[in-house]
Amino acid sequence: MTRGVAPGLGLTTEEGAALEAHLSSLAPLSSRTWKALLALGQRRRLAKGGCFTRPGAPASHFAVVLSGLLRHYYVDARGKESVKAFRGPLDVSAPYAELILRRPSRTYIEALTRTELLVFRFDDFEALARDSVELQRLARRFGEVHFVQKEQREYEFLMLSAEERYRQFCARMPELLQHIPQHQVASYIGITPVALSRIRARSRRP
Amino acid sequence: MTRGVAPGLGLTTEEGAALEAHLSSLAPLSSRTWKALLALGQRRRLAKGGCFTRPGAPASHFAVVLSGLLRHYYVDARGKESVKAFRGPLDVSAPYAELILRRPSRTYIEALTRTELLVFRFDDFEALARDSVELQRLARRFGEVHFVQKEQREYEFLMLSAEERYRQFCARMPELLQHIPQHQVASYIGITPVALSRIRARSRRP
DNA sequence: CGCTCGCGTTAACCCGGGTTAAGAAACGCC
DNA sequence: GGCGTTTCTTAACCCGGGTTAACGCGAGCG
Repeated sequence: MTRGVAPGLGLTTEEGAALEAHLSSLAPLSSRTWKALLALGQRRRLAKGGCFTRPGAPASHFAVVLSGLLRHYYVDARGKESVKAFRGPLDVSAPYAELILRRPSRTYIEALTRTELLVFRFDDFEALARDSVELQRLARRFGEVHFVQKEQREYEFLMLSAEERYRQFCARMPELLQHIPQHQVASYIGITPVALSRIRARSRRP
Repeated sequence: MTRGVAPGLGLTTEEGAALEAHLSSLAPLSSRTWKALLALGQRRRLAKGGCFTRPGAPASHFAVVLSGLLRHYYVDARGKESVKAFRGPLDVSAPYAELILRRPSRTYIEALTRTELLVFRFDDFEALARDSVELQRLARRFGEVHFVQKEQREYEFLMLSAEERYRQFCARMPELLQHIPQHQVASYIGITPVALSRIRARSRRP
């Protein structure tokens, strides 16, 4: 593989091109800005089960997933996990709310499989973006897209039954079903693994 | 009352100053940008029960609440209402997700009391903001703040019981309790009025 | 090979909340 | 002031989902 985009990073041309295309779909970047941005990133590998972020740690970085799969989740006082999100290739992964609020993370971000990340210090991004319309627009777009996702989730919790939420999940993220243990899907839609198993049994053969 | 800020709008100096202070807390604006922005707004009065937005209508405007109280809600096929948000003075109210996606609104925004708004055409804002770092930063900040609110709500649905959500609501928005009928609070926290009444009875006298 | 461990399923029991309905209190509206 | 409407409460009944526990299965590993 050639390494033409950003030699220092070891990003392949394919990776770089896909990433640029994906980010450009949010907001276009001049090639100058794009290069400056990319220069801020650092490649990092996460073993299965490894954590990008854990509660208590200061929220200071965000990352683009190059390959692999991450899950974002909370853990309550009794140890119950609640899955907030999954992130795959080209998705941005971060303790986003905590970065915005400049508070310590309260979420785990954990690799479900071996995962490769392109990691950025948030403050580096902020410094680069300070007077850049392009990057402010990108950051704006990014916030908006994530807002829309959370509002969709709010809609589902307010308006749909657990069974309907499960159907939506299957329809919306069919690829994930292959790679994610079922009890984490249950947690994502806000029910227990037992309840999800019943829902599936019900819809398999009545 | 004096009308020194934006004579054409009929905004009082107090209103203008409070609004500017509030928006500046999100992101600072030069007084030039601030004036240009304000000039885009139109005052509008909503009678109790009047709607700023309803499902099916194109999402084209957002508004700042000058006085009064709004509620945002969905209605499903069987007529069940689900309250998404409340908005009071200085809050921005809009079918935000639909503006972002440029889709027709799917939410009602309705006045709970007589309400005064400062209404903006979204496209006017976009045109003004296109090359303005200040306004892109403001819009970014706005998106981020709303994302954080929705994620907090996701946290509450995933991690808290209905009773805990109710306590949080009371703690977080005590002023609203005076002005909002209880069944709308119930809807906001995702339960029925009957269930909320039981929760209150339980905590009143065990 | 046999072990353990994580995962999914099933069953039994319980409880929170949904549903329906009826009645009481508060609030406009004329 | 009278009257309908909206709001809140309470009760009875039902059901979805939580909890606990037992079992089977496949994967990983010593």
